[in-house]
Amino acid sequence: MARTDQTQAAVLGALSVLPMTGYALRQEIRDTLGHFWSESFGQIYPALAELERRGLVERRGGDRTGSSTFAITAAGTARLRELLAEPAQPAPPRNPLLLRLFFGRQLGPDACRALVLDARSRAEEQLARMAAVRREPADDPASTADRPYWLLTVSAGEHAARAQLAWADEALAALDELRSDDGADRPPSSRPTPEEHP
Amino acid sequence: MARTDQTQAAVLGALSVLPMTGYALRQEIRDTLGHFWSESFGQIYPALAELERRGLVERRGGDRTGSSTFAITAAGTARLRELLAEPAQPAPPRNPLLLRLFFGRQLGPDACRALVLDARSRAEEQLARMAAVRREPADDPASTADRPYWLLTVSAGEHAARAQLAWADEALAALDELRSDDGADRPPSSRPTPEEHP
DNA sequence: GGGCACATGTAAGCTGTTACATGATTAA
DNA sequence: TTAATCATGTAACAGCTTACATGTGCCC
Repeated sequence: MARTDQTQAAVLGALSVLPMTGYALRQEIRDTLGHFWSESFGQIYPALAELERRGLVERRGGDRTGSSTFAITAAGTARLRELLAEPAQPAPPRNPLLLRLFFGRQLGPDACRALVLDARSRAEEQLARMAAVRREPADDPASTADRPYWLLTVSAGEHAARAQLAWADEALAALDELRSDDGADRPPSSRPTPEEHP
Repeated sequence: MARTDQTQAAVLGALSVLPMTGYALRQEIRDTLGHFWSESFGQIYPALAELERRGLVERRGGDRTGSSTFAITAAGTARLRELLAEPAQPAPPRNPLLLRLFFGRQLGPDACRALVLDARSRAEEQLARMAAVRREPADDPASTADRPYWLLTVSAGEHAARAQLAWADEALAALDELRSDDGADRPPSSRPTPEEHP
């Protein structure tokens, strides 16, 4: 699946649950898919225009009043299934936290601790968000059929967050060891002084 | 930290461990940072040229023989610390697997199972890779000081992979339930037929 | 009437990937 | 001598973010 198609899949998918405006689409993607997906604002309207041009979504409501809702067509549903069936190739990873820790010797144990603590609290927030999603009642009848699948992604978020918490605690302990090792032979406030390659 | 700077941080960081050629840099980033970082080929040489222009790395060896090794300078080390100290803002998430599962009703439980099984085996591979890294002896004396930090990233990879495994097993069980629920009122080979919004 | 949320778009610019182009060295 | 690996780059393009521009409807 080419990269452009992913945006289309997300848009078609959201519209397959419920027709809505582009604006609502943006919020839905941010709020509901937010923990595993993101679309920037500037992508959604061009994607909608392209999908409309291809007859995969339909615009309804005032053309000049400004607000119009988009609905998926039968062709759009077919296309969505096609897109989802394509292999899910994971994006090349880029984890700025782990990059910093990998070269953590340059930062020293204390700065690394701060980074890990920050990541830990983000994981706790995510866990809280996931719990909130679980508490949300399945009030919308259109979404009850989708809900079991949604819960799979919630569960993924929970497992990932709990793993992050467990790792963070382990890492903090390891960094404490490093700090006391270093502290033995030089003043506690001093910078680490790794050797150069001049 | 702007996006461009991240590439520079990765390059400077790698050179802070050991001077090497651009080609070796690429391999080092792929093989050693691979489980949490990636740089595409076309980024490394421009980044090196820019770093050289700014005096943060030094080119040594034949200018015309083709091969030359790059080494970090004192200014480069200072710059690296600066870059690493900047806040690590996590990239907006884009998980194609979870996108597919979220709209999994369109695919049906069986196709979803296949996706999860695929992710599961990838997690097992990652776990094996992490184990292999742990077994690698710290032969290079230049890297022994860095090793404790490296192991933090390995541990992160292990926690994430184990979480993925646990989640996958849970998800597979949930999908089995869905399959038998669906199977009760229609032939097993039939497609799911969600209602449209025409 | 002023501010805020809703709503739809456009354009510039940066980042990053891929493919291409070139040549040296080394092993079969 | 032919193929593979090492080595250094460039150029075109795709993708995405950000900021801008514009207007409506509603509530205080």
